[in-house]
Amino acid sequence: MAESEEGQDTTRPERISEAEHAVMEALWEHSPLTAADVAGKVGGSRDWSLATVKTLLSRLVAKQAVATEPDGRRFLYRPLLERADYVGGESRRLVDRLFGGRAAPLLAHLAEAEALSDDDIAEIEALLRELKQ
Amino acid sequence: MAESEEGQDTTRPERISEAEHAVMEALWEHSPLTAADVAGKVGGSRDWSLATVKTLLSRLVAKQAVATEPDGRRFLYRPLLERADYVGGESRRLVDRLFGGRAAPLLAHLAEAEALSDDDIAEIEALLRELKQ
DNA sequence: AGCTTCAGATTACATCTGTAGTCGTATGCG
DNA sequence: CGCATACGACTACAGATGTAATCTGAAGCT
Repeated sequence: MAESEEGQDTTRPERISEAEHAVMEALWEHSPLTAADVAGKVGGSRDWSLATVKTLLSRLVAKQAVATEPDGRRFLYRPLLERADYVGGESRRLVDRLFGGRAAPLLAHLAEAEALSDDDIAEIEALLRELKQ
Repeated sequence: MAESEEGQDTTRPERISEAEHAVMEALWEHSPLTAADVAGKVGGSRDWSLATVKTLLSRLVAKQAVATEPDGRRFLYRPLLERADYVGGESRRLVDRLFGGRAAPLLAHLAEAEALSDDDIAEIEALLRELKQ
């Protein structure tokens, strides 16, 4: 399944669905975890059966977003994809798709929608100060 | 198809897929348009057949994101969903899902990924100044 | 009046996603 | 040693999505 010739794996990271992302969050928070552990962690927000969580884990392994290591009769799962990379990718996609790649309009939108608290604003100011050095 | 009793339509706006969004962009840029017009406008970036565009338009009509008005033997399509609403919704979803609803971390991420140009930064500063009044 | 043509409506179909259930088997308990 | 279990693997299946092709009927051209 190599795409053309020898050389390192060029396979672009496959997209992770929303349900899969919830599983990733559990693993990012703490890893490695067993399937049952993951089910326990996401069980609160999502009402998934253990089977569902297992399916999602398998798909994530297939997508090479998660690695397994055997632990006796079962697997321990740990993220391969880093949260920062995922978050960065998703953010970029959105900004590209909706704001022509510019971050300012995004911020403007959030501001207009009153999605910015005073704390947010202060934080952003601090960030900008840092950026300007 | 009213969901329970009388009263205004409570139907939550159905989600618009990425392909459908491309069609919406064409209509937001200029409307009303015929299906052929839309195909012409998106034809550049996406390599879609006219049939595909028509399918997407139908789905958007079904989702009540687009309205039709007859124009002789054909339809003119115009957006019902406003771009600002769509963009706001998508942005909010992302911020909620990935940043706990806080905008500052999103900005931080974009900054870290060097997704902020100097212009962006200047613009954001201006925005913040405005917000603080 | 008939034929061509263009439009929307309907149908198609492979993938991806959400959400599980079932199978086969290694294992630990008694 | 045999049986109940707990796992991962495989199978299932409906709805969404991407991407079209075909059907049907109205309109216009000759």
